[in-house]
Amino acid sequence: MDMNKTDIIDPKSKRRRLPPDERRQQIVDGAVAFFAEVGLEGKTRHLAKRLGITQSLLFNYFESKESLIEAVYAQVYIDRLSPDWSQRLVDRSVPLRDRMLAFYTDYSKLIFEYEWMRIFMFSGLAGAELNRRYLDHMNKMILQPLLGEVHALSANSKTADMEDLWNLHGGIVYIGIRQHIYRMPCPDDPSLAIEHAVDRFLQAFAVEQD
Amino acid sequence: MDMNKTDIIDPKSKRRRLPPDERRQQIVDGAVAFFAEVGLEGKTRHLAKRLGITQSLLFNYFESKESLIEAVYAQVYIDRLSPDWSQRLVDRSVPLRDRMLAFYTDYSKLIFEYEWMRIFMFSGLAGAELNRRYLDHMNKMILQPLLGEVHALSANSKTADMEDLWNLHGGIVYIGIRQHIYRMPCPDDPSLAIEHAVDRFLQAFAVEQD
DNA sequence: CTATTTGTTGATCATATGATCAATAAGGAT
DNA sequence: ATCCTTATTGATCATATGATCAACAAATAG
Repeated sequence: MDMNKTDIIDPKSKRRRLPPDERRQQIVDGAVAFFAEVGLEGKTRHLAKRLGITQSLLFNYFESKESLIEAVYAQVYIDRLSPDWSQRLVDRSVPLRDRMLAFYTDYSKLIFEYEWMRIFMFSGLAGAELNRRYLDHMNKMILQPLLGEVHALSANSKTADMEDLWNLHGGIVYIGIRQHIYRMPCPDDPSLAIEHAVDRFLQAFAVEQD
Repeated sequence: MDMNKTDIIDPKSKRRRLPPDERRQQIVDGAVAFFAEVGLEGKTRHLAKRLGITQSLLFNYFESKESLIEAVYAQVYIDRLSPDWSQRLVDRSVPLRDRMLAFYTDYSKLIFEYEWMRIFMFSGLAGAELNRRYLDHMNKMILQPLLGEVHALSANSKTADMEDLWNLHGGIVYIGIRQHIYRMPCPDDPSLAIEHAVDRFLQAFAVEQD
């Protein structure tokens, strides 16, 4: 087996000099994992040690700790909301139950990630505007259209309001909270619990036409 | 109007020398509000300034910041779970719906407090055992008995499991999370939303006998 | 009024923190 | 092999942090 010199990574040697883009990405990745674990008040020296670099190097790629955290937000939250979710939710050629299950299957895969859930909670507690922007977006792009779809199938006198939808949503989100914030034992696969929650909701408010 | 010298409280003067018990309680109260707002990594000097005392005085009443936080936990969480909740939940002389509404009305009044909710989340993220102990207790004393009651009224083939109960529970708790963690607009009175959530749950799983 | 007790302060310590910058050395070009 | 660019480091700064303790002063007793 022939190995190129550059293939050999000696952990003891100071393996330095990465291409800037690569190093920057390595830092962001490490920062996501680090801040998710210890919180946004985690110290730059600890992050640097975990990355195997010096603390001062961090400030070569980010002008402040705050801007590093911005990069973390960007990595974890920006452009991870599928733009076609709102469209697929209102596609009445598909049964509403299927649409809702498809959405929450996708969405829960995203938000039940350790990093997503914990950084979202840390930043929420810190009062970052990120969270309210994100949830406003959710409200406008997901829950509002969804409410319209539920109303379109309402048979009984009982009619769902936004608070009922937040209740459905919160019950599902809470699975991730139990798992990643409180570290409680949770079902390996949450899809069954999600399915039941959606069915209970639809049983109360909507009746499929066919 | 004759005023005793001791009745006059001059805010500018260093009004010192409180009875130890009183001072200690003042510090704990201030610490609860302070840590709920800024998190458990809030600095002792800031807390002291807010209380109008010196930072060193804190360490006269608590041997470390950690022990002060323990006192905060004690103040907010210990002995605030009514011991008769589990009993009243299994009192079958009362309709299950009424029992559940009574419980969640009481319980939500507790956990929807700003301090309760935020400190619980901060400590959960910090990995404090407080949270898991608390939720284990909730599971054993509330949700498990409640599951038994639901089963006793199960008519259909569908039978609730613990995950369904956590879903109900989480959907309700999430109201407080939206309000105090994400600072979103929420209904002034959550009792209606709670009522609907409980009714949806019971509609799916339990039929009252009478 | 004086003395005693003790709740409270201000100065201080050792360490930790975000940030800066000149000096260094890795890796490609010549 | 030698030079040159620049990614990386190590020393350093100013400030902040939890914690300690001798000195101070407010309330009470004699």
